[in-house]
Amino acid sequence: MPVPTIHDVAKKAGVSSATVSHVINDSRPVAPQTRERVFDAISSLGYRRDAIARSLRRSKTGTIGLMISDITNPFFPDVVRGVEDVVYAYGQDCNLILCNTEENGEKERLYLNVLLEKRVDGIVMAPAGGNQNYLRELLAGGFPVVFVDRWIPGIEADAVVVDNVDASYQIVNHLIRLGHRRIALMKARLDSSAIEERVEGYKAALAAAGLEFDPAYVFESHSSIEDGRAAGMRLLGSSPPPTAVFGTNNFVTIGMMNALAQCGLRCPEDLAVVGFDDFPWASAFHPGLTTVAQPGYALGQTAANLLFQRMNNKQAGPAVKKVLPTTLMIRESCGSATVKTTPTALPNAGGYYESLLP
Amino acid sequence: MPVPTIHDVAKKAGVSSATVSHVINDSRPVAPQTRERVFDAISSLGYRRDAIARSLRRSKTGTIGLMISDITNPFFPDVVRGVEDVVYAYGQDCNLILCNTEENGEKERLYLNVLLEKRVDGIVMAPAGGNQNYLRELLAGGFPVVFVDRWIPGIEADAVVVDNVDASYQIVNHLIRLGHRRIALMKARLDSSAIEERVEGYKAALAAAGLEFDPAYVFESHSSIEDGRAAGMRLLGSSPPPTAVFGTNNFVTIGMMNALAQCGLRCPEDLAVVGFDDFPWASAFHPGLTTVAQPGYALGQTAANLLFQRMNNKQAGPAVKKVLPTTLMIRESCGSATVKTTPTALPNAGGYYESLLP
DNA sequence: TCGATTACGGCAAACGATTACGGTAATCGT
DNA sequence: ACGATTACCGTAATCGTTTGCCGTAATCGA
Repeated sequence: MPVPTIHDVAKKAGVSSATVSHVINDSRPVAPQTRERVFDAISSLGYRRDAIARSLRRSKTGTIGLMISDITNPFFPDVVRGVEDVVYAYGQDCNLILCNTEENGEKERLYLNVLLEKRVDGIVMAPAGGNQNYLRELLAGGFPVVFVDRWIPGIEADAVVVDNVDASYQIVNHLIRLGHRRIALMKARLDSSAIEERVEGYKAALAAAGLEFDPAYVFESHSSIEDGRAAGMRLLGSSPPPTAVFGTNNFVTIGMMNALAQCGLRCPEDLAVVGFDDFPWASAFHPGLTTVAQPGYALGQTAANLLFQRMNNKQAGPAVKKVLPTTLMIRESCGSATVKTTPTALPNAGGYYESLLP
Repeated sequence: MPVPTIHDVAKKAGVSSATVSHVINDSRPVAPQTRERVFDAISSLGYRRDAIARSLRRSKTGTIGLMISDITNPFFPDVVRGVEDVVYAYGQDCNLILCNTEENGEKERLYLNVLLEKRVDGIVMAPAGGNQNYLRELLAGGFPVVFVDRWIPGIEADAVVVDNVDASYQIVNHLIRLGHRRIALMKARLDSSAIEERVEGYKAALAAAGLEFDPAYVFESHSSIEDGRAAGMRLLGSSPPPTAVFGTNNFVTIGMMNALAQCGLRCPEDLAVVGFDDFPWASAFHPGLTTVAQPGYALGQTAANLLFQRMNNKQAGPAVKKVLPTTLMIRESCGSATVKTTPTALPNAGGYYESLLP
């Protein structure tokens, strides 16, 4: 007998398997001596209950799926951690299956299918773009899903996100108020609602300041450090060169910094840089990168909480969308108002950096 | 009928459930027309096979457990990614359950138990310290486990690691060859084999250079940025202050950098810093941090491959230990030979920085 | 002493797949 | 036209639990 079953335990303890089951999950009163005998049998046999059989019977696995694009993107570890912590707190025998979709719609569909086959109790996901009819019908079936970090425009589902357009507006506006006029954009090529919103915020800030949006100033690249660097090189070679740049993404921002280093240029003296997503290092080096920080951990936490709520109250209420606040981390990477162009009248004047303006 | 079973499909297609099963996993020849009808029934009912029932019957879940200390530690995302990629490549319906043990032996034991209850097919883990009899008997039972990043001295199991003592030796030696004599150590307080080995490498480098190991120069702290910063403050307040410091860990190294920034001191002018673990930012800012880089992705990959090997050839061969190479990333955070103390005769002379020495 | 609770605990039917085993019909060779 | 293959496919056992339904014995109150 390689691995003992509940029946073996029952036989050894001289009771029925039903009783063993009931003492294990104390689902009904059992006489103390009986309990004792069962426990003895369990530990002497080294019995461990089989969660598979258990799940089959109870139709509930105690497993939730987590689909993100890439754990290697420094934005995600925090949200994963947030999710995991509430899952763990929820039940000690509840845990999560991690999937990296790589922004690949096909891979996402595949993984989603596996998760459903494995009968996860719910899913939190950062959806990749593309045509998601399967998602739509999944949701329609009432399966608990909550989106995190992004959402799909046409799909009704709980979502926990960040106000990307406002955040981008704020940070680009910060640049503008420092006097910058030629502000470039490093756009990560992702099929993600988040990126589009950031572009939108960028445009809005420009428009509000009476600046014209110039397509020649958006440098698009794949979402990777290496491609970001290449795009950064293109940016540095353009003329007239921008005086500032907004990276829509960790990867492209880092790539930009690398391009600067490669050209022997300095930040912020030669180019002001701001990025999206904060990270622990940001303040430890020079220049400290000015970024807008997303509450990654809280995003994960909130999403998981929402999911459990959905899973428990089977009520199919309307989708709730939570927007968590971002915070502007002002550091050194855009210096102060040392831009060479003469600033003209500024909208939204007054505030933090007002005193630095000419 | 909320979710259709294989029997519903069978009925609809006018065949037996066995046949349906066989067309799904094509485990035996089925007449083309029959297949056709089965597929039609499947798609018209929206049937999706139940991996739980399947696992129960086949006693194999297609799930592997991954236990690490903290996904938030920038070292781990790469290894997780490495593991996931080979798991995915192995079988498209195979995936992994992620557990953060937080270096907590109790949590580790708990999670391990859940994983075993869930009948994962194997486990790759970065074991926390402490008394692990349960691990010992698990291994004795022949359950496939491979260690990654660390191992437990007394336990016979496959492991994929890095030569921590050599790596530390190299990087401390680098400091020594630049002329540093008062070299401090930031020691992350972790019950991990890795940290102890790094300390060992540090001592070895000192000894090889004829330098005395001074306990007053080891600054211990919890493995967190904040505690690292506090320890860094203590270090900066000591006298005579060290001219260089080796951070055994991402967290404490960053903490150290923060402490420097807080005191308005510069690196490398006021203090040379080297760290363990590389990260994408390291070269993008100033000073570029000199580190020893671990091959995180390869560690994960190799571990997962080893695991699958173990899982397939049920042979219980002797434990294999793989040691992957680290690489010294020399950047700017320890400057060149600008140390104020006069260097004396150096062992291991000759090499990369030889020309920089007086 | 009797009847009604109460407290325990057993039996057996699910759960939804896989698969060993055996049966039937079609095909073939002669 | 008949026996032997061959090609398909169905029956039922099995995996290890959970749980509804009952039965028995003990306890209690009157």
